[in-house]
Amino acid sequence: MDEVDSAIVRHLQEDARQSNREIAEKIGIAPSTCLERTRLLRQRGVIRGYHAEVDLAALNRHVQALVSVQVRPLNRSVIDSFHQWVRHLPEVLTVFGTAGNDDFLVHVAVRDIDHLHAFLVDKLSDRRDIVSFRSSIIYRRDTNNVLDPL
Amino acid sequence: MDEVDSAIVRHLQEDARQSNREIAEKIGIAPSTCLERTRLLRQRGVIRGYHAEVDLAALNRHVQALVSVQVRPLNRSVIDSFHQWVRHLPEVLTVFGTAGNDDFLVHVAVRDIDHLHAFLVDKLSDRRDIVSFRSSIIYRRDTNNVLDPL
DNA sequence: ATTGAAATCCACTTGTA
DNA sequence: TACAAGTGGATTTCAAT
Repeated sequence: MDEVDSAIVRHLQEDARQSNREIAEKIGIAPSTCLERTRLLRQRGVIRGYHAEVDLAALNRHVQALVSVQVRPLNRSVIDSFHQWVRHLPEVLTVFGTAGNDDFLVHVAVRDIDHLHAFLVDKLSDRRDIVSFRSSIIYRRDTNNVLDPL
Repeated sequence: MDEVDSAIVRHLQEDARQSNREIAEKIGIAPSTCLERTRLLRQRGVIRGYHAEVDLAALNRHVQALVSVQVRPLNRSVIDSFHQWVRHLPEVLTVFGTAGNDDFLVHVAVRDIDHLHAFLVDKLSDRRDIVSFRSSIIYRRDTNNVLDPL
């Protein structure tokens, strides 16, 4: 991870579909060098993938919420099974397994308030290992798509 | 947003760097059609961008936390200024503006526990509009990179 | 709006230092 | 490890439907 690698990573975070030549020119290296570096970054797992960012409203997901969840008993089997279950629900964007008062924080995006309610009472409430949950509507969200090394 | 558009969006969420021909073939349309559809999706804002996903550990960010923040007084000026300030800090991945007990939830990724502490006491504590904050370490995080319309 | 073909551009491989 | 040149393949444009 030298300066060249960092620059490649930065440019690919900004726009993953720009051409290899373009990135090479911006950095000031040969296109073949840039391509090889990029391949290694991908292979080493520094770059985990390339994804289109989609407008949630265009996917009929006008309401977002953060749902904090407590599960019991607190053992690996319960924690892992809840985590795997919740992360594959179609409403779920991100699952955080956390320390502190809550065991999980789940970021969901649904069609409207009614569907949020349905998600909570029909899906979450059905699980016996969930002790309690509390949800907060999200008014606004901003994500830093390009992160530099610290 | 018909079936073809949805398919394009799905494939680009899965791998934003696969070729246009590849996507066209998987869907069963002409490459030129696929290209035009993709351009329109981008132009209409359905697709907001293409970003490389990077391993946080490779960026020297081994510790993640969720920081819930209360600000006062609760007016637009205070809320907006905090939101804009915090979202541009290098440690911050995502800012959620929420309803409920907490006004903001901030997802941060830092080098280690010491840097988390430094972030909290040196940066957050400096702001007069912050009434209180509470942070939870993140043990695990899973993100759904491909979302279907509801 | 979709397509097929032409032209331009790019990725990938090979060879060399 | 980096670069330069060559080839196969992709993107892009455009005329026609």
